[in-house]
Amino acid sequence: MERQILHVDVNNAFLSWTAVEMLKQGSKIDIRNIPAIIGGDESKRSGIVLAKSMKAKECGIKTAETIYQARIKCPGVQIFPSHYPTYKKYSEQLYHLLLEYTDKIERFSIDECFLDMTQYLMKDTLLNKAKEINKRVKEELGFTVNVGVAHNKLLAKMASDFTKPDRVHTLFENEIPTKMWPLPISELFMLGKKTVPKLYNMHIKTIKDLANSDKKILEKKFGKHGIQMWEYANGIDHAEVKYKPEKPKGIGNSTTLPENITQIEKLEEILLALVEQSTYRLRKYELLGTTVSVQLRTKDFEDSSHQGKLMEATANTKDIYQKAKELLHQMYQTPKPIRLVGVRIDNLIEKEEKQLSLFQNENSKKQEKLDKVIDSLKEKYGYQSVTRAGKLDIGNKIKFK
DNA sequence: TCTGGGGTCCTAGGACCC
DNA sequence: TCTGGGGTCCTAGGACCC
Repeated sequence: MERQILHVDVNNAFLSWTAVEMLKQGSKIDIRNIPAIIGGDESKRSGIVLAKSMKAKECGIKTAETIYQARIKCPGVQIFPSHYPTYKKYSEQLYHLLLEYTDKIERFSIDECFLDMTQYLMKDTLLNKAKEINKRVKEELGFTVNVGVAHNKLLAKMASDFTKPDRVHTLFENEIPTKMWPLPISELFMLGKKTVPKLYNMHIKTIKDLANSDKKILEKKFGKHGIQMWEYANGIDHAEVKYKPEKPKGIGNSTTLPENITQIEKLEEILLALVEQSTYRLRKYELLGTTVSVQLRTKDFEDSSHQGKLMEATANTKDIYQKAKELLHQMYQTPKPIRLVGVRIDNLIEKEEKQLSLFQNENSKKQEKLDKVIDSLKEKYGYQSVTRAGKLDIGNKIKFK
């Protein structure tokens, strides 16, 4: 049976949501109508553009470029800080409105959802539902969305990306040659800045070129990715709408340091703060991890990582920090200026799984109790209240979510 | 280059085993 | 020793997404 899929994409999400929030608080200006961006904090060396208004886009400002560059392109551009709780709030509002149409919703990111409408179309057409969603979100929530209408996720996502803002586009199989094939390959989902130049060298410039090229040759050159890009170019995608929230496969935190660090003692302090954040989230999910990895980025943007396995799965701050510290020392033999430190925990299992199969030793039980107490303090008084890295100057400058 | 942070998935190469 | 072949697991790094 043919599937009926919608992709709902909030237009300039972070900026629109900030605009709606400001208006609600009595602001006289709507930042959607002026050259404006949402940006990181330049003093913390995270000054990149996270979202832009249409007027800012007209100046040539692009997402992910530096605020410095944005200012050169558009000297009068207004810059607003990002505020995750606000985005979360509006994302929830959108999700709840969409739930009135189907419970088969995949939250692809904070501002994008896929809806599987296959079983929910009695009399109405998919297109009419899309138009209704588009209208209702604007009227009831105060921001606009693009809605892509298609028979699979890839085509729905491509459709929602066509022209913006506040539009509904269809991309059915018979429309592929006219609506999708003329586009440059850079527009195809999953083709990024590394692959596009390689395809250009093969004289593949449009999605049509890619669709008509030899699948075998693509496979030889790009492996699995080659097959996938050929299928996408031909509008083939069998992926399901994953509407059941999945537990994460890995949890990590990283931070760009306000200034480069060369002293390993200071790197250890940062690492501990990051481990605390990550294990706190791990425990909230009731997950345990076995693989710990540490990531470093030098001042010259050279990335490196090291990983190692723990004897048994855990979410204890102490055990994971111990491993992380060991890895840090392994990879930091000769001092060099470090710009970013990160930690990740992978190979996650359910806490219950381990409790059923093994009994814990006394020491790890004690650690677990300690972490529990700290976690409950964090819940009560906020994250910053109990951070062991707070002692150092540099530690105070790291931002916590 | 004044270049974020959180993810997922894939791959190449090495170790090890039979 | 003119040194197999396949499978699995692990690690480091890379590509991509929002």
